[in-house]
Order: sequence, then C-alpha cells, then structure tokens
Amino acid sequence: MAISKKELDKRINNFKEALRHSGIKLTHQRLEIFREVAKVIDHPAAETIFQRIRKRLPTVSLDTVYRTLWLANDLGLITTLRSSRQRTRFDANLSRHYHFICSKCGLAMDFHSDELDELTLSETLKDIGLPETTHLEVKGMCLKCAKNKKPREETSYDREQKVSGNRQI
Amino acid sequence: MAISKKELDKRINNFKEALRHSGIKLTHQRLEIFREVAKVIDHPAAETIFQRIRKRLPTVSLDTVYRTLWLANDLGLITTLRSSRQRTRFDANLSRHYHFICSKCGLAMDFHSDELDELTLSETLKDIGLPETTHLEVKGMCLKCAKNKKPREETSYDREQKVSGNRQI
DNA sequence: CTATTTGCAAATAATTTGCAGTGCG
DNA sequence: CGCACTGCAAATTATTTGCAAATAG
Repeated sequence: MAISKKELDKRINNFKEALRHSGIKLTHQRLEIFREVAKVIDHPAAETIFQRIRKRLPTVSLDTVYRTLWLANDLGLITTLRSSRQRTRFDANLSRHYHFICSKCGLAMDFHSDELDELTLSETLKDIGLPETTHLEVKGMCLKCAKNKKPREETSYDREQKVSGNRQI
Repeated sequence: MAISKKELDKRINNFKEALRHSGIKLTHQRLEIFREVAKVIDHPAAETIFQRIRKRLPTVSLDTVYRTLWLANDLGLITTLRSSRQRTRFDANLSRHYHFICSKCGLAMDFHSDELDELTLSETLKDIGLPETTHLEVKGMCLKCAKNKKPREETSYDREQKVSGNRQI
C-alpha cells in the first residue's frame, strides 16, 4: 500500500513547490489530502481518501477533498483513472480492437494493431494476478479536429487531459 | 460512422437470436435501440442513442435505452467504454506505468512492461489522429482474491465484466 | 391471455457549486 | 489584514428503480 519515504517526500515537495509557484495557498487540508494520495499505491477514490483523513482531520469535507484532488490533477501532480466525469459509451464491435479518443471532439474510434495483438502480459503479471481482459485507449487529436474542420460535440474531456499511464506511444 | 450492411445484419441477427435463446421478448424499442448502437462506429452514450432514435420512435424513454443497452451488454453483444458506474480514482505515480484492476476486490495496481514501453503506435494511427497519451488497463483477479483470502471492498465492478477491447494478453 | 416490458416520475450516487465565515501569506 | 480557501448545504449529472398501463408470443 505504501510508497518509500524518499519518494513520498519527493512527491510532497513537488506539491509544495507547485503551489508556491502558482501562488496557491498551502493549507493544512491540502497537504493532508495530497499526502494521502501520494503515500499509497492503491489509487483511492475521493471518498476513500476522505474516510482515511477524517482520523487526522475530523472537520474536512468531501468537497475539499475533490477540490484538492482536481487541483493536484490540474497541476500535473496526479492523474485520474476511470474518471466518472463522462457518460458510459457503448460499443457493438466485438472483434479484438483498441480505442482512439479525440481529446477535442470526444469521438471514439476503433483501431487495430498486430503489435498489440501479439503482446503477452501474463509473464509480466505473474506476481500480480491473472489477466482476463485488456482495454487500451489512446487519446489525442483526431485528423478532423487537427484540421480544425469539426466543432466540439458531446461531453468535453477537458478535465482529463492528464491520463494515467501517460505517455505517447 | 456506419458499418457495412452485411456486418449490421449479422449483428442484428445475433441480437435476435440471443433474445430468442434467452426467452427475452423482441420489442420494437429493443430492436431500434440495438440497431442504433450496432450500425455506428462512434461509441455513442445512452443519451446520444436516445436522441438519435427519437426521430423514429418518438415515445421511447431514456431509461428503456439504458435497460436495453445493459441487456445487450449482459448478453455479450456489446461492451462498454469508460463506464461511469465507478468513482474516479486518483494516482500520484507519474512514471510510465499501466494498471491491473482486480475484478473481484477492485484494487488497482501499477505494473511496468518493457514490451509496452517499446511499442510505437503513431504509424498505426496515422490515418486516425495524433496520439498524446495512452492508458492501458488489464482486468483480472489479483493473487490475493485468487487465493480467496481477501474480501470484496470498494465499488464492485460486476457490470463491467465485459470490457471493450476484450482479450487476454 | 399473462408475464414482460414500457414510460413516467421519483430516487440514487458521485461530484460540483454558491455562499458566508475563516485563516494563510 | 485581505483575498483565497473551507465547510456546509443545496444543485447538478448520469443512471436506476417502482409502479401501473401496454404488448409480445
């Protein structure tokens, strides 16, 4: 569940520095809330963090937890996993495929990749668990939006700019 | 946006057959709702499907759309993408990593993979868009749950058994 | 015919927001 | 010592559910 003290200190210092740099106040609540996400490896939900810090900070409110987590997200210090901000989308394509989601218009498109199809993770995951399903999602700007010919539609994905597992591949 | 007529017919026949096989009635609403997800490639949300079929079926209600989509999901005929049924989870690990989520206890764990790190999708995606971030999530049972030593905690993931991009890797 | 299914409206769950008091820089 | 921040309660959004009327097989 926990991270090394060294890594935790680094994360907390980054947080303090980022707040200072942005002229945002470092409150007791913010520090404790950030510390709680930063110190664990289990990707807690806001509610879970709220429960965990109540022992130390009996008066914090759940909305402050949300505000602080999104603040840290906006500062690039944490990322989100399975954000509930979007509506569920449905897919009738049952063949093996992956998704590309446009960060501007929200359009989700299927794509195929032999390289991905050929990958085997069971060895990598042998100490973690038994894989059943895999879901891969690439986010970026679709060609139409890149050409600026298509207006924004559907739910916006703004808040999720920084996705977990972040990287360009 | 649209799928070939042949593929659409196949999907619709599968749907009819699955309903018949399960003794579930084929209503006008169910058929039109399913046809609407089945015929497009853009992974619409329930609300979007609702808006689209209102022209043909002015009296359908949004809850019937949801009921039908989850029914099709339960029958294994469609999958979901970014289901909103779960709470947002936060991750303070900023290094390149992927997620394993236990389908039983919901625990999310990070893992690393050189094979994935080395993958390049920009060629594959050249006709789709410009990749910015990638998010990969493997679902399966974690070792603790497999040994049956850990009770269920947090939100359950039941409804999401069938994830898009389905496959074991 | 009659058990399912539908549409409506009201209920939930997660998250967000307005506002007045509070405290950090 | 002022303006950003907090806690509270009320609002919002996506989704679900109870129930009486409608309908597929």
